[in-house]
Amino acid sequence: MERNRPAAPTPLADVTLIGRHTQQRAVVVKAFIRAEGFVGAQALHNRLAADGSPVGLSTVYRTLTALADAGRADMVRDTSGERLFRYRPGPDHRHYLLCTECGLSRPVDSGPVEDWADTIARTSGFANVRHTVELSEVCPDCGRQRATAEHR
Amino acid sequence: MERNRPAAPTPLADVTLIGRHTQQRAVVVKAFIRAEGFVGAQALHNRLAADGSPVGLSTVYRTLTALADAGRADMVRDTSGERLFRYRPGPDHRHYLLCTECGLSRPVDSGPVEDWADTIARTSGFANVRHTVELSEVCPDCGRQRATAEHR
DNA sequence: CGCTAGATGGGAATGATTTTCAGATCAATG
DNA sequence: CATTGATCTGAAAATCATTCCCATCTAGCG
Ligand SMILES: [Zn+2]
Ligand SMILES: [Zn+2]
Ligand SMILES: [Zn+2]
Ligand SMILES: [Zn+2]
Repeated sequence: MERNRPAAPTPLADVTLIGRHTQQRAVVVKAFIRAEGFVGAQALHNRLAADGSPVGLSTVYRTLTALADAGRADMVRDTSGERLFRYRPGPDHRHYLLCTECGLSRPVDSGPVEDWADTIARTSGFANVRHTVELSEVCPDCGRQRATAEHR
Repeated sequence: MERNRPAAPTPLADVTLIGRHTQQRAVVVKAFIRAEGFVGAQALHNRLAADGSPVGLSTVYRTLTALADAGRADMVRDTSGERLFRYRPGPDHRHYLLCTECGLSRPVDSGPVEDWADTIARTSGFANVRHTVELSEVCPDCGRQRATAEHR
C-alpha cells in the first residue's frame, strides 16, 4: 500500500530474523503476535483475509515454519494432527496447558520435566534427545459450561 | 481356513475387547503384537500384504484406533504427523524414547513426569488433564552409523 | 439353518501441508 | 534513477495420511 520510511522504528525485529523483509511477512508476523495463543496456519490466513490483508496461504505457512525454525515460535499438534503455532517472545522454551474446547493456552512451570528429560538424555546413550510435552484438558470456563449442558 | 476348536487358548483375548471377533481383526492384532514397537497403520498394512494376509487398509486403521481407544495401545505422532501405535500388554501407561532414524523404541521411567502432570492437574483448575510426552532422538546404533557417514 | 447388527474393503473424498514456477519485489550497485 | 541477480509471492497442482461410503459379507444367536 504505502512505502515505509527508511529505518522505521519497527516493533517487528522478528521479521528480519527470517530472511528478507517484505510487507507480507510483516503482516503475518504482526497478526501472529497479536493472536496471543496457539493458531493454525489456516486460521491465521482466514483472520488476515477477514482483516482485509489477503496474504497467500503458502506465505503464511512459510512464515510460521520459518519462525518455528528460528526458535521464535512453539509448535504443537492438536488432536487432529493439525499444527498450531504460538509466538514466543523470550528465548525460553515452554510448555502449555491447552484447552481442547476453546483453545485457551496457559504456560505451566515445566522445570521438573526439563530436569527429567535432561537426565534421560544423559543416561540413555541416545544422542540429540528432544522432547514434546503437551497437556490438554478443559479449562474452568468450558468445564462450567459443559457441566451445565450435560448431566453425567 | 480351518475351524477353531471351542475355547481356544487364544493369546488374542484382545480381539474380543474391541467388538466382534473376525478373522481380519485376529490377523491384524496378531501382527501388531508381533511388531513389538511403534508401527504406522500403513506399514502394518504393507507387512500384512507381504505376508500374504491381505486386509483392507480401512480395517487396519479401524483396528488400531479401536485398540488405542480401548487402552490396549499407545499412540504417538512422528515428526511428520503420522500416527504410530504400539501394543501395550499391561495396564500401565508408558512413555518411550523413539529413534527418529530406525524407529527403535525403549520405554523410559516416567514417574517424575507423571507426578508433575498430576500436580498440574490438581492445581490448575482445569479438568480432565491429559498429557502427551514424547522423547525423540537418534539411538546409539544410528548415531554411530551417522558419525561414520557424515563429517559434521 | 436363517436373521441381522456389525464388519469388511477399496475406491473416492478430505483436508492439511508442500511443491511448483511464472512473475513481482527487493537490495545493491553503477 | 536504471539495471540486475537474488529472493519472495501466490495460485494452482501435487502429496499423502486418514476418513468416508456403501454394496457386500459374516459372526453370533436362536
Ligand atoms: Zn476452554
Ligand atoms: Zn521442555
Ligand atoms: Zn536408530
Ligand atoms: Zn504419562
